[in-house]
Amino acid sequence: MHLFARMTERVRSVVEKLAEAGAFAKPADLSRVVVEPPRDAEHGELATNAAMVLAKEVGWKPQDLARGLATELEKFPEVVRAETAGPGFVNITLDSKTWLEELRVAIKAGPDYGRSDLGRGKKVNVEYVSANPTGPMHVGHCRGAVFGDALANVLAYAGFDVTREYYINDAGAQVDILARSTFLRYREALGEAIGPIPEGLYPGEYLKPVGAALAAEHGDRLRDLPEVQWLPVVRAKAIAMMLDEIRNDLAALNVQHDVFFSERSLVEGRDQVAETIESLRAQGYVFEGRLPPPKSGTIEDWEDREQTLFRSTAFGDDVDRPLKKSDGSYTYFASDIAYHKSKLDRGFRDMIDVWGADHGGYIKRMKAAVKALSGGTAELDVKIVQLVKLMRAGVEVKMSKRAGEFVTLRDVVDEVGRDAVRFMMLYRKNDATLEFDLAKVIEQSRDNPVFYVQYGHARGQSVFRNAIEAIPELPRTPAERAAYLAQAPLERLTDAAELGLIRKIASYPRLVETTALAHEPHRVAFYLYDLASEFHAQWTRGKDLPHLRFIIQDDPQLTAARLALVQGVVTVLASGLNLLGVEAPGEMR
RNA sequence: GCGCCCGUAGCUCAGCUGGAUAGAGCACCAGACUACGAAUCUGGGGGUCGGAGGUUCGAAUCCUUCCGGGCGCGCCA
Repeated sequence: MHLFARMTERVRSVVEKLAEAGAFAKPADLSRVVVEPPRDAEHGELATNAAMVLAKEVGWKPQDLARGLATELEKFPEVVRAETAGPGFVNITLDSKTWLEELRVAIKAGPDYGRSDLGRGKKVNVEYVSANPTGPMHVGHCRGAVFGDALANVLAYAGFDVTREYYINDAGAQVDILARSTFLRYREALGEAIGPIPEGLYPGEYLKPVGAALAAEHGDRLRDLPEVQWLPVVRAKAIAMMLDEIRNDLAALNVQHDVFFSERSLVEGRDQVAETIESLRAQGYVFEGRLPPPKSGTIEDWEDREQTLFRSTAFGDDVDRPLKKSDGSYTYFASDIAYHKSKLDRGFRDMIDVWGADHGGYIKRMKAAVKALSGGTAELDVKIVQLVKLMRAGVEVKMSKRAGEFVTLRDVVDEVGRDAVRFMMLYRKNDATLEFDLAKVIEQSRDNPVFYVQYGHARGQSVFRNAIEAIPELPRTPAERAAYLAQAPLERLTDAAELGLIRKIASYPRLVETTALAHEPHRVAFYLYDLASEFHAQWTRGKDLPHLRFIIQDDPQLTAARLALVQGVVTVLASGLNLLGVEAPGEMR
């Protein structure tokens, strides 16, 4: 349990103690009582909202309750001061020993500092990327990929049992188009002149290797077969090779999945889509009915007909949603319902889907489906990642799919590097649009947060390299060094900014938990920027004030204590960068 | 027309699920290198949190309603 959680327990126990002493009736719910770092450092080290949250229920004035709590809190040995302030805050100042001990905990825990059992091993399914296997990934895909991956990292670190999943849309009309496009490339590989690729097929050259592979494998045996016979063969080959491409692209971004789930597998063998629909029909959520015409201006071939509908209006959606097309085949939504049924069947009660901005209109119906399927026992959170505006030195990079001028994910990673892409994709809230400037992210300046944070880590490492002169016995390997520094006389750390850095370090475990609960990995990126900033500041202060330098040649004890602080900073920077999937370099080049 | 998202300093954005006097970076102005890498740091100016109502001890945050921008609106995925 981390410091803030421990203090929250303390405050809650004080409330219960006062209630037992007859001061007021015991409040029913203490979950809103929290201990947090105050937004403004002027207000002390820790603050609790307990008095304001509980005042109404216990029938006390917030300020009076705050005073009562403060008096009791000061009885704890680690609490130096508890003062009431403002509308009923209690500001708590802890014994410096408590903070120094937290630093020691961080150093000892090393790469595991901040790891939490918050999730208690609960299974969570995070579905992300799920790009159609019809071509290479383009830059628009990478935000969702990085977001989902980092979110999964944070959840796993916070104690959830995370499954990272990719849904392969290998069953719709698009993969048949892929197959026909590939068949042309196959004939081309056999020496035929195919001319320009017809409208409606995929013109990209990336299908040539697939055609060549088919030619090598099958010779000309497919060429004169009827389409119904060659199409499944060609389609399977094309999908497999496209997925290999996608996996390579994801690997270049350091994105991993545990499960690649095939849409087609839902209807091969037993028809799970039909089963799911019928089971929902038995519960009254599926029926045959008519829909009002769509409101999107003019639809030319609109026909009013009776069709199979899902009653999503029962769960707050605007209209009921069709499950079958006019040709009798399933809509994408129908497959997607069966797919989420599969997640339920595999034991997931927590699901997170990461979708692009253009799927926003789809959230209500999917949440409705999950409620219907689970009887309200499962939770689906859909995270929408907004568009990425690709820039180069302030000028937008225009992309035109029609002209084949889209920027592939691989192009971007090759140009600016995986770390820059990952960090910048996470340096915005997911639901805000993001400007990604190819020129800025390779700049080495404070304006480039990727560099700034990595530099902070590298700077810390450089201190250790330089410290060997002052402390010759300082171990060279990270683990041994950490063990050595955990024994340092931390009470020598007395400067206010040093203690500020320790408080920042100590807030990391709480950050991990709030980030996991909110499903907002960008918080880690901003935290790291802040931590790096405080560290850079302390570093530079040592220039004007030599007694504040980390390395004091004639005082190995003080140096060891300060190196322990640096070790704490470096530990958390490395841990946070690791959650984001970004390297923590030993030196910058 | 309807639904969802966004609107915070000149620009790009945070604001920890309702807390205290709204914060960073860039840009602008003024400073700090005989260095544990100045690839950095210190200080300053700059705000009716799109507008107006409401909810309450308390609102950038929640509700209503306008304004402006983005995405979407059977038989694409």
